[in-house]
Amino acid sequence: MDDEVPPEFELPEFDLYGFTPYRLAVAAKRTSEELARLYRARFGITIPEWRVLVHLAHSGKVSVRDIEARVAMEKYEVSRAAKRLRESGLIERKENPEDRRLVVLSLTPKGREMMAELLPLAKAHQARLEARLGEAFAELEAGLEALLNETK
Amino acid sequence: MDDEVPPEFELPEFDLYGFTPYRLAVAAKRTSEELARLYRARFGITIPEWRVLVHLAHSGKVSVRDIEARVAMEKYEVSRAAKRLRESGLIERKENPEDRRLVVLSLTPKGREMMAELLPLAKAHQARLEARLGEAFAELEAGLEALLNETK
DNA sequence: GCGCTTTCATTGCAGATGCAACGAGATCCT
DNA sequence: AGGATCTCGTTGCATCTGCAATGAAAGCGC
Repeated sequence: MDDEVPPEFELPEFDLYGFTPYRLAVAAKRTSEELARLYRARFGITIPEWRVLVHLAHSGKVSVRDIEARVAMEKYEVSRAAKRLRESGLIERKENPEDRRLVVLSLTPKGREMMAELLPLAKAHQARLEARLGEAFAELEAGLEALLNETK
Repeated sequence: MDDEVPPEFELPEFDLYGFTPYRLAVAAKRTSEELARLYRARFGITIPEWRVLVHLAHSGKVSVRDIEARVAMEKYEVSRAAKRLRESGLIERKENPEDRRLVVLSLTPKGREMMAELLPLAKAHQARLEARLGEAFAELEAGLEALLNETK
């Protein structure tokens, strides 16, 4: 008679370390944290704020909506990041006269100054990462490219 | 005279979409969200809870400390996830008689039952992801492997 | 054996986050 | 024109999160 089999037998093997969503989450957390420390320690900004700033540095004058669509943030995240950045004097907000629902966000001179210092550091970080990964870097990027296109 | 140069000139080009930490964050968010919907809709659990459950399914009886070390969570995350899982009747907690600071977490029959249903779904999800990415999947994994070893 | 330090798990608190609702303004439709 | 609908940005609220502090137990040194 073989009833009372230990229930362990019913569970399939599953290796969390080989589970791609898990691996991605860990990888993202590690690289982001490294960077977040830099941003915060040196400039007192968070990652959502960083994303908004980068987009403004690149695109000049934009609305919350523009940023939302382009930097993978929800509009309320953009809105709150922008609020903090305004309070710090790094960006300013005007009203768009052509469509008064829209805001026009742009860097202040102070914000521009900070980005002039921060962007080279971010570039250096990217270069270090590429150097550290060597050959594997190109593979990682190719894989990410496929994944990002696929899940878009 | 060339003072009053527009300040735009001072900012280096920077492409957020080519910035690896950003790409990783977006990729992780997308894949996790896909999965989180499954977990939540079907079983009412969150990702931290899922991680704890997987570890318990794999390792039998373990402490918070064990889990913390192995599934990239802080101990308070584990502790709170375990609390919710206990309240749902999916895991149980005993005291370790050999070291009474330690807890012994394990799946209840109900939890075991749920995992017997959930693990195959997770495997299927992984298989789908591999299929969708095709060639690029191996590259992604090779790149992640290097990154995870490098930043460990 | 007895204080001192370390380890383990939990939790209070403050700040962050996500959802849904809101108000203001634009657009559409007849 | 003007009511219904849609878009944009913000915010109230409940929940979640991360940090640091706590309490309980073990280990360590003398």
